[in-house]
Amino acid sequence: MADKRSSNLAEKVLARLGADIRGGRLAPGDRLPTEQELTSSMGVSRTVVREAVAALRADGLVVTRRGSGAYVAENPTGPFRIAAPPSGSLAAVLDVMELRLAVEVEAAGFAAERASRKQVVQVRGALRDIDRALKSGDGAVAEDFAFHRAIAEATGNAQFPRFLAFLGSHVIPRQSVRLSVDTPVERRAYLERIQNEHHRIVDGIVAADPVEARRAMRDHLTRSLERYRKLAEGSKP
Amino acid sequence: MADKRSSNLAEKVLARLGADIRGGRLAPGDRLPTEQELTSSMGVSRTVVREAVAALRADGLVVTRRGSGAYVAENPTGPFRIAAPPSGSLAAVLDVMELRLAVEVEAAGFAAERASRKQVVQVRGALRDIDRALKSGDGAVAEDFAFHRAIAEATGNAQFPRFLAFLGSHVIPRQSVRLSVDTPVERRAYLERIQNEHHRIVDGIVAADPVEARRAMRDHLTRSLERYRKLAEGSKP
DNA sequence: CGGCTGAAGTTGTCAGACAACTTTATAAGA
DNA sequence: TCTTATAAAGTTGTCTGACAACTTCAGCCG
Repeated sequence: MADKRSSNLAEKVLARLGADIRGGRLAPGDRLPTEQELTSSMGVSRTVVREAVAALRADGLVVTRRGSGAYVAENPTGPFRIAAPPSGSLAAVLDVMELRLAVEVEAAGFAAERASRKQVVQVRGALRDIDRALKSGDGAVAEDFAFHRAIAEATGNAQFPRFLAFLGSHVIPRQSVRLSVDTPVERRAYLERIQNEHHRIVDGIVAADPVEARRAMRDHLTRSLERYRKLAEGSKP
Repeated sequence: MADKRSSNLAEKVLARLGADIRGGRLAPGDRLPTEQELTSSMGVSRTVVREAVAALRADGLVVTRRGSGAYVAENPTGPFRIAAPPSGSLAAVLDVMELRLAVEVEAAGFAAERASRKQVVQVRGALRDIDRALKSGDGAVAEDFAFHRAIAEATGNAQFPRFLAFLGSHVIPRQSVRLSVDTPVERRAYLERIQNEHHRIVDGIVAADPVEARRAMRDHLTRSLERYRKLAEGSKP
């Protein structure tokens, strides 16, 4: 329960206060103990206490008012984090990929429903960029990512590209692994099939057909997911 | 660009370093300037610098190694945040609700695909809890939330309930507003229709029919979204 | 060439002090 | 008595100096 592992006293104080807040012992609006009280009750210096409070403030869990005190935020819900890779690696990545699938499928649907002309142009341009990169030889992971982002932006809802960028940074590093295991000829066929799926997604968006756009995106990402799942099973049965 | 508004010197340093990292001027793995360098270059005390670095560490942007220095994290993507309500209130909430819709629709699908027997029992139990709460008179917002969470947990993917809980804390406060504007009789009809939608979702999950589960969930949330959208337009045209 | 030692550099922690601001208590005035 | 001004105490923000713990690297010794 008490997670006070070794180095960094500030983390101990941080863990303690964070637990008090999340556990409800400190309700929203409540005032935290003063820095002096914390220094004496936890046996640390004021520097340590202040660093812990600074971290809490960075997470939006508390707000401080000079001359008055530090108070628990009205909505003490920390930001959304995803555990670092070394946790449950393979299975964890699959979980994140499923979350990404959910958001991208609906993004394709919203894009088909209400993308502006300019946004559609952007999506088509991104698709052409992939085509070009493929013809010029090497993989197009950057272009692929830009394509998906263009669709997210075509929803007109800024949260979609924002969240996708966030998820991408937690998934991308390993999807490059997958490509390198295939033989050159298999890889070529794989990339072409992927691109066909991309075209189908764009067709759905251009036709303003949300059902088709969603289905195409779901097929696209499900296939990617299945491939990764197979790879995960193969390395740990 | 330079966002160094008044109080809190630590925030100035924080903004500066954060911008340097996100802007690429400090690449992953790079070592940050030493605390001494920062104190002299920014004209602040070491206390301030340390608080700023503590905040960066809390966000996972840097890691510090005692005796060596502070380094930019390999994946310097901060956590996912959602701006506080007072920003673009109405439209912003709609954006978040759409994100929630995306995740919940797919969650219903995954739940239908692979929910364990125990998880299905939980979902049905949550549905019954809403029924009971409705019969006993007053609204069932807590039970409604528990129902949606049960579905998210039935996916077997912990990220779904986690992310939903995160989003919920940013949307919930205002959906209670909507209920209070209706007249008692309208409210009754509204709640019953909602509950019918809930039943349809559960039917899809129990029948292990992902397509139907998704469609039911999408209809359910789209209706809620449309209602809110109308309310938003009515108060600002 | 390899390993050891020591010095320099850096972060972690402590202590004390003052400034800036808020809150509360006190006193003065109407 | 109530209101207002003033003073006092309390709290966070910032600065300064110091030492401990650890890392890194150069130089020395074998």
